[in-house]
Amino acid sequence: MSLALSNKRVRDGARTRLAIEREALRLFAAKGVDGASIKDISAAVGVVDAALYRHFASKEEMAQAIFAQHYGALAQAIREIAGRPVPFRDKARALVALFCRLFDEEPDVFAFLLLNQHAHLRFVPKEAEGNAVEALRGLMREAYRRGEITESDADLAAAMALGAVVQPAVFKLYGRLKGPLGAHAEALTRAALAVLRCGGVEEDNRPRVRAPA
Amino acid sequence: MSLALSNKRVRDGARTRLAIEREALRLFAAKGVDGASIKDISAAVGVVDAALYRHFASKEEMAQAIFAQHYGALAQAIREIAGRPVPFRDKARALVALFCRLFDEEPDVFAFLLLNQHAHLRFVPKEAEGNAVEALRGLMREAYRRGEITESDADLAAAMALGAVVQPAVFKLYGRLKGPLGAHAEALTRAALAVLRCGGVEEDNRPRVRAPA
DNA sequence: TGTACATCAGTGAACGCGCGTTCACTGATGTAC
DNA sequence: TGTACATCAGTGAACGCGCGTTCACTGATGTAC
Repeated sequence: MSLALSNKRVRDGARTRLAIEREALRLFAAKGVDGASIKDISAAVGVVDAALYRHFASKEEMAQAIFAQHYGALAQAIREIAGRPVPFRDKARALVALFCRLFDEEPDVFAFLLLNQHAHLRFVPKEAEGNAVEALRGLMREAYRRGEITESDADLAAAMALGAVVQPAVFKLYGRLKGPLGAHAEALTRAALAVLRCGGVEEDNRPRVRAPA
Repeated sequence: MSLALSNKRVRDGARTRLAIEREALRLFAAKGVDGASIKDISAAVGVVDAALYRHFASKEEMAQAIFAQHYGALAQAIREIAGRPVPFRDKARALVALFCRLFDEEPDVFAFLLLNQHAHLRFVPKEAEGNAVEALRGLMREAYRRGEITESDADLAAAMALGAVVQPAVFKLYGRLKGPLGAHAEALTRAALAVLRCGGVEEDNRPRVRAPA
């Protein structure tokens, strides 16, 4: 009967693959790649475990594909912002906004990228293409060259600014901070700029006089 | 023969336990708790796998004991600094120095605590006793109350400052930063204070005037 | 000092379990003529 | 439009492996008398 076809679309390969990617991401984020088994994932999708191998060659390949997909998208978004013809301060604000949006709208993606960065990052090219951290570092170097920030060590600068923004997200992930991360976007931007010693930040951009003796 | 006793001290329980803790820490830091097997650890120690159960009830208990030991020591060191009768800025400098020393002298301890904070932190009390992050947070709140820092949200402040210091260490762990972390102690302290909007930091501690219209 | 016994810290073999993966299979869907 | 065949996406059973853990055992060390 054709009715069965309309209320239950069976054997739609593309749809199944998307479901696998979605459930695997969720479980990997919650329990880690090692902690989430092939059986966990297939059960969440609603197929038998062996069916996953119709879509991925191995569990490792699956994790890597999902990582590359989201990490690549993030890197591209960062590079898009980095390429804008605006002052560094505006780029920083946009980056923080991007980051908050990612976190608030797709916490699983964030958690997965965060937890698995070390396991998978050796497979992504060190060059700026596709590498989010490298893109950030390039941004810092450029800003320093233009005199927009004062922190001279680009690697150190990238690490400190990144940490000031990422760590609050980690705290939120573990219930230490309330509300959406976006609610703190201003404070985070201010912190990142302060770390980089980017002049003219917020209300602090007033001229100074020598301290009286 | 008594000679055998002198050049190979066998069956010294306390010594074996220390060796287990040392090798387990090293392997847990390098491969993660899941990634390092009981066989890996026992082989590194030089005993058979079953011998580990003479010293720990289970692998999980072993990981937890090692975590608690080092995390507790860190928390106590933080509380000692927090209790000093000095300005916040000096405490911050001491904390960064403590952190750099830990990282440079015992990278395994740092990596292990960092990687396993989420897995084990739910077993440590939320109160400041023994909880390093909670101790940091209390320190922030106190500094804000005294007007030493301007960032009002203690949780957010702790997260941002912690991140600005920890992330460079993570970068160093993965080869992104060269030299000892202690070489960056000044920059890290400056960053942490800047994030917290702690007045009187470095060359920025000059009085301000209103911007001209 | 010598003897009897308890305890400690190791061994080696075995266990059950869950894991990722393979395989022959089935039946639905797509394609060529 | 109907038929023949290839491909795709699923099933269910089985696999080998490494894992944490248990157990009976052994022999060295510590203790009581």
